[in-house]
Amino acid sequence: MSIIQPRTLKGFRDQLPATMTAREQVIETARRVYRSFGFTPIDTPALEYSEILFGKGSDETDKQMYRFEDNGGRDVAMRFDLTVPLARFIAQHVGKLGTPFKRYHVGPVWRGENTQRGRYREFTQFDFDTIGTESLVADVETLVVVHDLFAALDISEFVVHFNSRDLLNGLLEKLSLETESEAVLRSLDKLAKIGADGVRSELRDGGASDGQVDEILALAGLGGANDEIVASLPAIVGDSDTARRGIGAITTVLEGVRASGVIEKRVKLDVSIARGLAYYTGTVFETFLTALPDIGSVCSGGRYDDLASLYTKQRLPGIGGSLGLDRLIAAMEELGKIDERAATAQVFVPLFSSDRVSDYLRLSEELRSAGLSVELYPEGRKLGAQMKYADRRGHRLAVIVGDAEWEAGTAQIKKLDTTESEEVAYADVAARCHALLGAEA
RNA sequence: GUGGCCGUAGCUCAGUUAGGCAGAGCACCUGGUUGUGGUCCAGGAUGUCGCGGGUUCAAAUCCCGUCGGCCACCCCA
Repeated sequence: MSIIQPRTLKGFRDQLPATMTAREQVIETARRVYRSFGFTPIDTPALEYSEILFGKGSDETDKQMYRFEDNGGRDVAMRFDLTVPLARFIAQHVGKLGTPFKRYHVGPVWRGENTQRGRYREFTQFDFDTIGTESLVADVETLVVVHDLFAALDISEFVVHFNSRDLLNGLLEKLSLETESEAVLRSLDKLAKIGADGVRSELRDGGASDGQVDEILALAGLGGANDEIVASLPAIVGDSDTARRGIGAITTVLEGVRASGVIEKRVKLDVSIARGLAYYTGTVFETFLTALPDIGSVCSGGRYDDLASLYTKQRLPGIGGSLGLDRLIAAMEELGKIDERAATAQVFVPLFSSDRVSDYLRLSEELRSAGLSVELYPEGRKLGAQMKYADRRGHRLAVIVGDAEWEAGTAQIKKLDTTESEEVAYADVAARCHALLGAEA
């Protein structure tokens, strides 16, 4: 009989303890931050009717969608993000929930695209969104959430780049290029990569005049402090309603972010941030890690005021963000922020003598009842080998009880990061472990 | 989806140009006397060379296919 080769699909991965532990910690931190703003948890199915998802993201997401016929002949698809299912969810349940509605949602999503570092076919997003208000306070809060999130994750160097789609739309109106917005966005997006001249020739090939190109590049080339950029905007984007709305939104968001006490350099107005999924309407943002710019955005989002209108007549504008868990973990791995040792229990109990198994089981459970995490070695191997195991695993304390200690009613507590050990009364073990762990931390 | 590079021990890789017994470092296991890890010393085990086929007396090496990874385009978390 031949064995089946164990393997995983392209873009689908197993998670080992080290990364899974980091993943759980990131999720825990994000959950705490989201909750601190009043977001509440929801969940939705991985599979939806295709009509719910199809045509909602972009041509690209349509192409990448995992879509098939289920056993009952239904045309179904796996979600490619958590925002479109949210729009369906809110249209279906808004009566019960009321607005504004703030929710967070963590789960896997699927896109059948080509893989690369930090880019998988199955990946996890951790979203937060505010539905049912057009108030720019929600836009401000969204950016502040992102800021607090990365601060809480202890990732010191990050910048949230934000923009309003209305800026570029306003300019395009002024230039009568509204119909070319997709193509212009695409070229602009490459500015950093191919330079102003590259963008110029692309736009020219697309039929834009030199004058039009000059104005587009003038907007895209804006740099410097946030306030300087804002000051030069009116002259470039014109004073159409759209342009004025964009400038107004940006001004309000910047003021709000500042009022929230967020450091200026963490939130950067970046007029080249304009892409993202087709459903975005106003504010858009992407978050980059300064140390790893080419891993791409680790947290993006924006305002989508018309998305729910596909499923309901009720007006349900929304704004939110999406934390890319897999990308973030990949970045943390590269930055050496994954602690392999975090995966083990604090206390190690060697199984000193095999004929006292029950005693060790009881000891371990007593320590757990006292709030410690405890790993009991399952075999009565020689003590040296057991200690070596504990050392490799990174337990912080070993509670060693041999025949002599059992008889004396004592236990030895050994700190594994040094070689110090101390003898304590059996009854005091848990308390002493807590004290030692607390002192170290 | 298109194009390029890559896949050898648990890990990082050498060996592929020019076919000729599958290697190194780290990790692992045992020992350095009876109950104590990280250092040191001695010894040891380890491979469907991603998978399938072809060429050849002989394939890790050459050819074809396939799966997976990385990079670029594209797109994005």
